[in-house]
Amino acid sequence: MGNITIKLLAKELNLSTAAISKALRDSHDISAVTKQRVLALAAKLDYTPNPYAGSLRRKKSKTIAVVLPEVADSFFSLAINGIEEVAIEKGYHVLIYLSHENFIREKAILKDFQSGRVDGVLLSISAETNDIQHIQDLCNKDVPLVFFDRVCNDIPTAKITTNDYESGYAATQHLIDNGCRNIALLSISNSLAISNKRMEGYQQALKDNGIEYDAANHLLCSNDVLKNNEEIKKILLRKKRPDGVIATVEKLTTAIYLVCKELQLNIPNQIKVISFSNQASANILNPSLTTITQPAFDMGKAAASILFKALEKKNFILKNESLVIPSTLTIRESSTNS
Amino acid sequence: MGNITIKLLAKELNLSTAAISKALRDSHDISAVTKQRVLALAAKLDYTPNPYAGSLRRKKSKTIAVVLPEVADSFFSLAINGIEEVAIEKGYHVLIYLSHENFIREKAILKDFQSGRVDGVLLSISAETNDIQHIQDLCNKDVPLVFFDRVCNDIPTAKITTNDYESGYAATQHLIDNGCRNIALLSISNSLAISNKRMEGYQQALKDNGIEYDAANHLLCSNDVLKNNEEIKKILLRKKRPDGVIATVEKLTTAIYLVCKELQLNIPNQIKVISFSNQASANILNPSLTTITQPAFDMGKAAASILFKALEKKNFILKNESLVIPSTLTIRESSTNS
DNA sequence: GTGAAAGCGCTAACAT
DNA sequence: ATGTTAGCGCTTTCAC
Repeated sequence: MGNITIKLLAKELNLSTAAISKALRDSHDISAVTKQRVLALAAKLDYTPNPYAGSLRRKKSKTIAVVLPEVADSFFSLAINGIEEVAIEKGYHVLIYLSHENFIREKAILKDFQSGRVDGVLLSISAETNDIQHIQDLCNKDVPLVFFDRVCNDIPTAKITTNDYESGYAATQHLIDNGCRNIALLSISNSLAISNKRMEGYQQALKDNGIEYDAANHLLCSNDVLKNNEEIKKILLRKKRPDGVIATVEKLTTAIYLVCKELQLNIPNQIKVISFSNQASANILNPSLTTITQPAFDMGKAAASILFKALEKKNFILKNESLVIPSTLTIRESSTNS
Repeated sequence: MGNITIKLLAKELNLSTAAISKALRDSHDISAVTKQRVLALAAKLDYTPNPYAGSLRRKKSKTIAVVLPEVADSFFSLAINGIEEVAIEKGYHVLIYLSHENFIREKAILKDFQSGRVDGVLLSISAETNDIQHIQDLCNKDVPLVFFDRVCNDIPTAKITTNDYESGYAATQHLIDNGCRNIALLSISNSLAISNKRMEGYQQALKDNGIEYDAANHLLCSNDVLKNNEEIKKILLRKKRPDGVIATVEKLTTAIYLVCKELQLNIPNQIKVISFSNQASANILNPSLTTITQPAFDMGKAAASILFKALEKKNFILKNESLVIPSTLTIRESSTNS
């Protein structure tokens, strides 16, 4: 660790450490001359303040944590970009933690934040998270927390989401408009709010169009790629085979396309597909993929901005408010009649 | 920040802070009974040690930094997963910094690491980085550094790369084997070692097949998507139009596919395409994409492992060694005759 | 305008 | 086996 300290500068210049500290922070009660001398020496010796000494003294770390379920996913990658952009601007550092959709790990991660390691937390909960005690505990320690995307409604704090219900509805309506009557929905959880809302939008659209909801059309996917493929295949081999599929999460797209290829089902003629996805490649898939695109970057940016607003004013309490940034439906070949 | 400290535990149990500290760290010179009492109270009061106090005292932060050019890219996303996996296992924290391919920002980021904020650094340099003084400076402060993917050969430390030369060669040879004689190469830098090596492999393959290298076939792409599209279009509109294209970086794939569509060039009949890419969707593109796939996850994991080896033993010096993990060529429709 | 002193929470010598 | 003491590097009253 760095060896050149404020004490050393002080000795060198025959000043007190207090004077140095103040000069470096451009305090008003240090003369311009002294400031110059200090700054000059600091520059010359390449002085770098020890962040942990400051953190200890001031009780703030200038660091935030971002807890994500995973990162091999365009949505979270893009969100990180948004978050980091704001953090850099504010002079903060970003610790990244991955829960890997694992509740135990998420608990351990949040527990660590009770130590004062970070000034605030951006959280997108894991698919396994039902119990929210660990999040409550964090809030009870007054660590500012902002949810994004995968929020937890029972915790009263700021939440950035996209319009999941409307998106689920729009996706379903779009397929119906294109002739589908038997639409499968692939989701990753039946406890996550995002999953439920998309599901509700789906069900409402069915209802509004006089189509009965069939539970057999709902597939709960796991982290096990092979198993998912099998399950999707099973659904597509049913005698009452779906004529449309909605993937509520990006990574299931590949599975659907591959299973269709294997079963020699033509997209979109025999089955129409729409995915919640941020993949840049949607446009060049075979066939090109109709998507619900979430504003990932903007959601990350918004979440970070709200958190920093809380961090900057003292005694700023995060309200139980919800910012909804809409997703966009981009219609391509996979869902339309050729 | 947390208010329950060792001092408080000490008072509560009529012990010294030293005893508490030792008991918590399971030191040998504390009696089993006392340990129990301490642990019990700590658990009861939900004591969480202040990491910065420890860092200040011990002069180590239990944190590493990962500096990446960007993260909206499958390669770096996957690498983060590999890194994080090892870090968690070792009880370390991971600070993520994005240079956004910007030299100035990279310099500022590395500068901060001279403060003792992190115990070690994993670095993949920006495309703009020519001057390496900032990296030298970091090394001179004895901050352990491991490069991965985008390495800097002039800095004597551990480097994890993939076989870029061979991959460039293999990609080129593959296209030649499939009838191409006029192959364009799209790269992102002419200073990065990865770019140069891929380029050298390309040139050597041409040479070995008696094809003359044409500088007009080499396109240096930028961060500007629109401009790249224009440049690619220009190349594909040349009278001596290429019959093959190698994208040395994932994000250029979309551009190539879209330009070909716009120009009504059939892939692979009129032009063959191969990309360096980790996209899961390569398989379901139209047509499916032949790729050179880099071992992103394993490279991240290997880089982190080597760094932690250095961090764990004291006085362990990172040698100027190179670990090369090979990429794999996956042949699909975009490069083969139908 | 500058300095002395206390202390953030923890650990590590060195007592006892 | 436990306590005392000093100090990591910095900031912040409060004197002068």
